[in-house]
Order: sequence, then C-alpha cells, then structure tokens
Amino acid sequence: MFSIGELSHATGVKVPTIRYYEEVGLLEAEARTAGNQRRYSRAGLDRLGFIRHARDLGLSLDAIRALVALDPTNHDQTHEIAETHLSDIRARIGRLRRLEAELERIVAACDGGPGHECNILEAFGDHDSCAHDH
Amino acid sequence: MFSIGELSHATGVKVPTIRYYEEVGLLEAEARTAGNQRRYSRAGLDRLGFIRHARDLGLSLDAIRALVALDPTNHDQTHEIAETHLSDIRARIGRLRRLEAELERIVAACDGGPGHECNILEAFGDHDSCAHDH
DNA sequence: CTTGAACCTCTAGTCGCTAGAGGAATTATG
DNA sequence: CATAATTCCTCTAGCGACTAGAGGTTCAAG
Repeated sequence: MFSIGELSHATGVKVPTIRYYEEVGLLEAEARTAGNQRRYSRAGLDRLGFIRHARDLGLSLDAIRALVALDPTNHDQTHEIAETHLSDIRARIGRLRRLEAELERIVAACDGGPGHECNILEAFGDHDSCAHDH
Repeated sequence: MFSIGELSHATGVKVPTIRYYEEVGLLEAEARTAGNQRRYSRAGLDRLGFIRHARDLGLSLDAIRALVALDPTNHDQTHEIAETHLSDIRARIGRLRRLEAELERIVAACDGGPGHECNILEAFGDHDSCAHDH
C-alpha cells in the first residue's frame, strides 16, 4: 500500500490535489490506517496516472469522470469523447493562430524609432482593423 | 453620457462584467445620476472597447491594467508586453499541436471493428508512448 | 522514546466572470 | 400625471481546478 505522498511523488500530482480529486469523487483511497491516513493500492496509483495524463491532454475533470466510468467495451462512447476533445483542441489552435497573426500586426504597427508615436496601444484598441471572427 | 446598459450593448461586454471591471479598478464610471446609476463618457466607452479587444486577444486583466497605465510614449514597455504575450501564445500553440498529435494517435489506436478490444482507454493512460514534454 | 517529516481536516484565496435575490430608479405608454 | 415595464442598484454565492495556510495528529527512523 502507498501513502498519499508516495502517490504524489510517483505521478507528479501534488498532495492537496490528490485530496481534491477524492473530494470530487475521482479517486478514493482504498483504505485508511488506524491513524486515519490514506492508503492506496497499485490500482489507485495507476488510476491517478491515468487522470494525470488525461489532465495533461487538457480534458476536464468531468470528461475524465465520464472516461473512467466507461464500459471499456463501449467503443462508440470512448471514441466520441476522444474526438470531441480533438476537435475542441483544433478549434483552439485555430483561434490562437488568429490571435498570433493579430498580435504580429500590432507589434509591427510600431517600428520603435525614436521620436515617433507608438501605435501599439492604438492597435490594441482597434478592433476594426483586425482579421474578424472574435 | 451613456448608461451601463448602453455601454454593454455597444461593446458586447455584459453588464455585471462592467461592474466587475469597476470593482477591480479597470474602468470607473465618470458620474452617477441622482438615483445612483452609473454614467459614462465617450472616453469610458472607448476604454471598455480597448479592454474588450485586449481580452479577446487573451491578455489577462493584470496585463491590461499594465497596458492602460502605460505612458504612451514608452515604446519599450509597450513592446515588451505585446511580445511577451505573443511568445506566450506561440508556446500555447506548440503545446496544443503536441496534444493534437497525441490525441490522433489515441483515436487511431482503435479501429472500431466489432469484437475487438478498444485501446483508447489504455492509450489515454499510457504516458510512456507519448511524444514527451508534458 | 524522541524527533521530525509526513499526514489529517478545515477554511479561504486565486481568476474572470456569472447568477440570483431583493429592491430602487428610469423610461415609455395610456 | 399615473402606472407599467424595463433597467438599474448592491450584495452574496457559485463555477473549475486547484493552491495556501492554520493548527493539530500520526508515522518511521535513530
């Protein structure tokens, strides 16, 4: 059996975060010592690793809850969650690329030469000249 | 003079959000009516538009606070904020692209054929086979 | 058996809003 | 000018996903 600190060390998830996951029903300790300290099995450790990785992939705790509750033979549902998230990520990438383009425009608005009016602030406020979409 | 609702309508920022911006010191109403309602000048409207646009660009309220407090003749500082944010966005894009690649790998791990074990859940938990970096 | 590290629960704070209660002011219509 | 509809006011509480700290207990090593 592992202590909460060992789980933390093994997965890189901080101790208070592990307790938080328990609070929201994502990961419960299999046992407690006589002195009320949490003890986890290997399965608990693996589950935390899974949660950690899914979090790194940007999934919400809600999505992860759905994932761990899933019947592993249910292909359709699993695919759906993964693909929903994938298209979500693609949308975010697209959005960020538009922001990137606009910030480039803004930075380019000022050449930094001395004795010259800096247009960056103006460009920041100027929605009209931006690409569109937000 | 504009009411808070007019500002909201003109900029697309919701009324409670405008009040929130006042609370955190980003935008104060120039005046109040006898009945205590907020009134804004044209300058207030423009400032809210600026905030809105900067928010859309993904800047934090802290960064915006720094931006509006800036001496407009101070090129260096303005450039620095804009470029810090730009490299920030680029880092986020890079990160999302790696997530995208990994999710593609995960979705591809299962061909969806009947009577076959779905590997998606496994792939989600399997950090070792992912590109690296997170 | 003592020390010190790790653990416990609980509350409150972070960011950027959003929602709702309960009431007052303003504006439009009859 | 009265009433009704709309907008406005303040205040509190909630969201997600943690993080920080207080104050106290238990565990493992020497």
